[in-house]
Amino acid sequence: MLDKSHKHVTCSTCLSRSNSLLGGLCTDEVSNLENHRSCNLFKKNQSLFLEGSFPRGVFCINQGKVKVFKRGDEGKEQIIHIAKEGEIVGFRAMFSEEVYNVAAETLEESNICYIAKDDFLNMIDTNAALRNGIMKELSKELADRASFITNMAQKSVRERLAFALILLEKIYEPEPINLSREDMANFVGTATETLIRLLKDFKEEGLIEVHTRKMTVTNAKKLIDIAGK
Amino acid sequence: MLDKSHKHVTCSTCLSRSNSLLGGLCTDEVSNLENHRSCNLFKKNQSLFLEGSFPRGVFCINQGKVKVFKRGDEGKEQIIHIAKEGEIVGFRAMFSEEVYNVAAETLEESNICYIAKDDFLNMIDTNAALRNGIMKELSKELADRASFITNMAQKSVRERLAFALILLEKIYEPEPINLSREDMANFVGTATETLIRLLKDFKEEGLIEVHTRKMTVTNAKKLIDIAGK
DNA sequence: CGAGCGATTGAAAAGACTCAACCACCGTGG
DNA sequence: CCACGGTGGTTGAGTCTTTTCAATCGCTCG
Repeated sequence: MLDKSHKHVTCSTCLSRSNSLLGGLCTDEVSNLENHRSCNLFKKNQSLFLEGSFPRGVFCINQGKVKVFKRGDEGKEQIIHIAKEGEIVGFRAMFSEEVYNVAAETLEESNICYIAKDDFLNMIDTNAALRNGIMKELSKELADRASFITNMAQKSVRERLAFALILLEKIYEPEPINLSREDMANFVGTATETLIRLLKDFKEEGLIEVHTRKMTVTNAKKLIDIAGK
Repeated sequence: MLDKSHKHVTCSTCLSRSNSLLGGLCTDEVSNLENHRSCNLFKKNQSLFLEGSFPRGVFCINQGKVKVFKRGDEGKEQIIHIAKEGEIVGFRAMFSEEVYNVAAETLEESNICYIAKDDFLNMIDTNAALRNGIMKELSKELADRASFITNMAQKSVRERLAFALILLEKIYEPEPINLSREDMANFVGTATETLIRLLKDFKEEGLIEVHTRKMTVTNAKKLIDIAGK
């Protein structure tokens, strides 16, 4: 599944980079990036950073999936975002001069590059296009989160699950969705038991196909319908 | 309550500006701003912009309160943020090159200045400090919203209301909180009736004092305790 | 003075959560 | 090779929170 040549990944040929925010760099910038990033293979469930810790750099996902989450009072995780290859994780805290207010952890074995804070900020200072890309990205996430909040406040768990499955489908495609029940519940914002019961319903209604951890959407149209606007 | 001299507000003497993101401008920049902004008195419940409309500029609140909200499927509002004097509203959509995904409306009579998109973007391009301030602000809001989502997913309505009252207290201080029951319910993310019942509880527990629309927190410590982390 | 809106209350229903038990699978160590 | 232990998944039952619906109240505005 994972390209074992991860140690030889170079920024210049990295497809994840070219599809990402860093896609618009010029040759010089790429070689500079190349010299300043380190690349590592992360095992499943390995932490990238913890809530409350001090940010030292950003993470570029070359291959794999990362959950970004926050813990509530009782320690229960709320997954805010699931990042996939091409995404950069942890750059928000870079600007806020504060500690991370969320944590990030791999959901599967992942190949992830690391760029130190100063190098990243330098790149942004000297590259207006990149900067604009970042601002655009921040704004988009802000918009996403406004929708997330509204969904959480107003939709039923059934609706939210339908919505989540559509999102997850896009994140995992062309692979099947592959998340523990608990993670999925923490993404939807419900109890694991409730999630399991609803998955069963959806399965019986022919909307999804489930093979233990792995599931695929078989009737996206209907799911979108259930999810609502 | 509202300074009727609003027509004579100038950026150079605007206290709301000096405490805001635009506080660090130099004299030239301020006079430039002065020439490019227009200042208007908004009545209560007047719209600044609608969800789905195209952003043409940003709004600086000189005096007053503005709710930023999104409508769910059934048209019910979810209030995402309540902005007060000194805050700039609507700048996120400026970078995303998309339509507004939220709407904004005054909660009371307000004095609000308007800066056209191009002027605002120019200022940002030529002023690194302002730019950094904006990025910092975007990041902070992103952090806030992660917490908001988590609260919404994991806290009971009672806990969320306690939390909201603490926030509102800070926003309205030194005035009493002044919101319709419906707006408050839409901020907390609950039904109006539920909100009313819980307010009654809090009142009976001696945590707040209520005079129809206006209410004050009398035991913040206990409320914070109820709200949880 | 009447219309109408916001606030309030009560009662019933629904949605979701908790708790407890049970199952299924998998890797480990004897 | 098989028993064991552990983790993650599943199910059922009961409870509680929250919503919904309907009705009432109180006040303000024309």
